[in-house]
Amino acid sequence: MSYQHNKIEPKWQKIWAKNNYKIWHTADKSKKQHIYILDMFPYPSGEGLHVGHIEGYTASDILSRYYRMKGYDVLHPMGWDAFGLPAENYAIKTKKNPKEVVAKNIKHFRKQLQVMGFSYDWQREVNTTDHNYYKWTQWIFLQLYKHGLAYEDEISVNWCPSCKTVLADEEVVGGKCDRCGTLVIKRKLKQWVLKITAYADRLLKDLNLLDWPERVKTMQRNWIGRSEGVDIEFKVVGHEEYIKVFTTRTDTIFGATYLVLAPEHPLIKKITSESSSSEVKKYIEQASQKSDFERQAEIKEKTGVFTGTYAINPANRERVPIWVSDYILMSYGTGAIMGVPAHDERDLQFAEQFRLPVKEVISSDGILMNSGPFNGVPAIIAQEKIALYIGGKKNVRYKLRDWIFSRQRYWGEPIPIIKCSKCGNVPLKESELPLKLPEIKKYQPSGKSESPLADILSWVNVKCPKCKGPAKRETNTMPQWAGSSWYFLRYLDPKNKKKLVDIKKEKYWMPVDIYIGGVEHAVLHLLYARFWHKFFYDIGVVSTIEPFSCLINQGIILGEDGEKMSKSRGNVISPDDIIKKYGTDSLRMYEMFMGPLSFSKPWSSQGVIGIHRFLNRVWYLVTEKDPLLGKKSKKKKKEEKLIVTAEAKRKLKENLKNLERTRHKTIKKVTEDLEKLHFNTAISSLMEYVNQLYEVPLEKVDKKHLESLVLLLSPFAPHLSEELWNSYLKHRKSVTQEKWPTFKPHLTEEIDFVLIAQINGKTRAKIKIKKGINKVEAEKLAKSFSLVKKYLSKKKIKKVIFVKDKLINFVI
RNA sequence: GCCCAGGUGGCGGAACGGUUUACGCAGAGGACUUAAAAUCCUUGACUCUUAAGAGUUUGUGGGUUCGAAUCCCACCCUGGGCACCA
Repeated sequence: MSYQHNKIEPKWQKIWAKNNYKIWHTADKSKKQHIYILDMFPYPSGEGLHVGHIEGYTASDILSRYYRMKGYDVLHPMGWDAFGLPAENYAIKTKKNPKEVVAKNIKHFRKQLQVMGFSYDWQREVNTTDHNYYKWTQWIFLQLYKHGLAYEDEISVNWCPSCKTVLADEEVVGGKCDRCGTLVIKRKLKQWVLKITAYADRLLKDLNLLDWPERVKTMQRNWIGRSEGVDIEFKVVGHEEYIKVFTTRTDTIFGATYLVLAPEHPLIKKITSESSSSEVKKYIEQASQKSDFERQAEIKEKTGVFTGTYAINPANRERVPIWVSDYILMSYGTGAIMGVPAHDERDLQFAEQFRLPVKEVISSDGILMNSGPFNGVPAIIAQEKIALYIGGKKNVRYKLRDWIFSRQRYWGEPIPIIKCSKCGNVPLKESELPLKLPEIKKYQPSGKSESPLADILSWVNVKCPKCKGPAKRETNTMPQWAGSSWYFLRYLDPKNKKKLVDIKKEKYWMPVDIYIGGVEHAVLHLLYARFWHKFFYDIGVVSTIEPFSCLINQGIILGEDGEKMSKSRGNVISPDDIIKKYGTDSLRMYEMFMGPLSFSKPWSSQGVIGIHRFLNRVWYLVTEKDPLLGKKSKKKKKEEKLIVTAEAKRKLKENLKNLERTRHKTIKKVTEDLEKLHFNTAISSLMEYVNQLYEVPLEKVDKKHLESLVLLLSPFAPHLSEELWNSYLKHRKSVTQEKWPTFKPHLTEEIDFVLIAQINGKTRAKIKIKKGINKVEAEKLAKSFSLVKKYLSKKKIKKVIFVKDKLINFVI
């Protein structure tokens, strides 16, 4: 029969819950060693926790419990990222208020996390939709505004027709809304924008300081997209104007046979010749109606139109035609390029389409040709020289664009700005924060590029703080990412009414030592949070330049069929079902045993049973209830009695002696594996230990083995461990308040080893012998084995390789 | 197309210059049981062989080495990211 997890687990959850989980409260002072272990806080959806959440949260919980036992001051908090579209859309669908929905979901999530036995310091719980919290989100906005990093701009933005709001570039995936999958269209709107580009260089450079997965760093690097190049001006023939282009390939300028402007380029109107003007106008109109997605779909076929005007290539003084094409983006560089069809694939495609000349200027071995005074110069050297020659200006450009920060939705932080027709934008005073989100009945998005807040006249209409004239509040709200860009700081000081965070506390805890979460936040949350953190550093709110020193992405848990879990596939594993059947401890431990944390791996129902079996074995071992007791046949019992021979006695003695070594080895292995986050192998070594303990009769197992085992197991399976520690091993303290077991290094080493005897690298004999024998002895020993002898006979030994305590290899 | 990660039994994985397949799952055989479940014991890559044994095997092909899953080169495949960014 299985141990009764249904009784044990709720029992201990109740005990831990006493005094608001006092047992996990962080001391927050004085300890020399401290560690901040952080989970990416969840979005409390109606679905509840899924197995993927549990994987990351279990890993961080195990580490937290381990470091507490090691005597560290551990900060391990939890909170809720609850503003944003999912809650609002769900509320609209079910005709409820988002506030109610969120409150209900949070309650459910909190309960589930407590059932998982996660050791959070619940005193520090934060909720991004709580006005005591978003007061500080608004405060941050005011600081950004004051420092010129928040500005309004009339720009072409991504608009989701279904969510009826503007989206940030980061929220558009493959031309579709990241939330609902609707095709995103372009719309020109006045929007609040945060100047993340001012931090582009630092965001890029400081990636090198971080212990993060390489792919996440790569993704951020690509997103920031730095390129060094040169701005070059082309004089327009017959006009005063110059067209500025940006290129990273100045060495190819002698091959520039035309220029192309983005359809939105401001100079087009001025320079287009009369005869071409109607055609150009038509083209621009068409282009403006295309979405980014449509533009991308046309990569294969380039479109464009000639302006009828020419410019002068500053390198060779040749006249080159000026074209307009939507393969050039206004948002990158100068919105204009020099077309070098011989050395750029896209330009070549365009040139072929419109029969423009292709002029090769670099030979296959990278030497310049057809380039006037630069013929014969290697391309790498020519870069610099030509830039000088034509008077180009070095410049660094980024793909990263400023962060569009307003949303036309109800469920978000109100932006603390008042709009006055006389005074323009007037920020609220800090003392006026929080600017509370008004409670309203109608919060469906209007679709009119305004938030539903615009209809609450009593809230919108205010006096201008400056001129006292009539004014209106900003009705757009902040995006979901606002609250999550700084929450990890609020945990340090969640009740502080005067400051976002006390700098002393920040100095003590930051940066986060271990941050665990999914890879889906690689460029959104993680980039925004880094941006804000650097800003906080600049204005003296924090002392650290990066928020998360070590990041770990847990892999995705797939369904049993090896496919991604989804309702439509019907392969979703519900944590609740597993807990009911096998208990929280089995679920936690199975997810850790599946494989390395960062791997994606399929679920196995049988695998959970395997872990459950193991926990049962531990239970019977400690409670001394041999499951076979009373079940053995008379015949077998009689047999066992007879078998107690001298040989068996000797073996038992040896086994008991080996157990002590195994105990030390297991402590070492589990400790080291935990530090490296190798949870799966830590569990394997615990299994090996238990297997060995089962090899001697239960009554002969010393209590210290059981104690070490339970202590080592406790971070993984806390409920079972508490029960065994308390009720069977008779300790008063909670097991997690005990000290982590230690090992003696000399006892982790074996006395014997297996000498591998090889001939030409092939293993021919394995000889168990005491460690420390020398080459001569080993050679003699190996040769005494018949198989080795057989292979060595009549052969000449060229060389003998001997590796101490490992192997001997005869080369013949 | 470019960038990143990875290819080891039937499966998840372990080892990361020295016994390939630890640990677990599934499989086979057995014990207990009226029976089933649970539990326990044995077994466990492939090919040839009655067996002893021999040979092959870490995606493929080369190389370095006494010795390679591990290091180097080329290629193939899978997963993920980016994608007209000048």
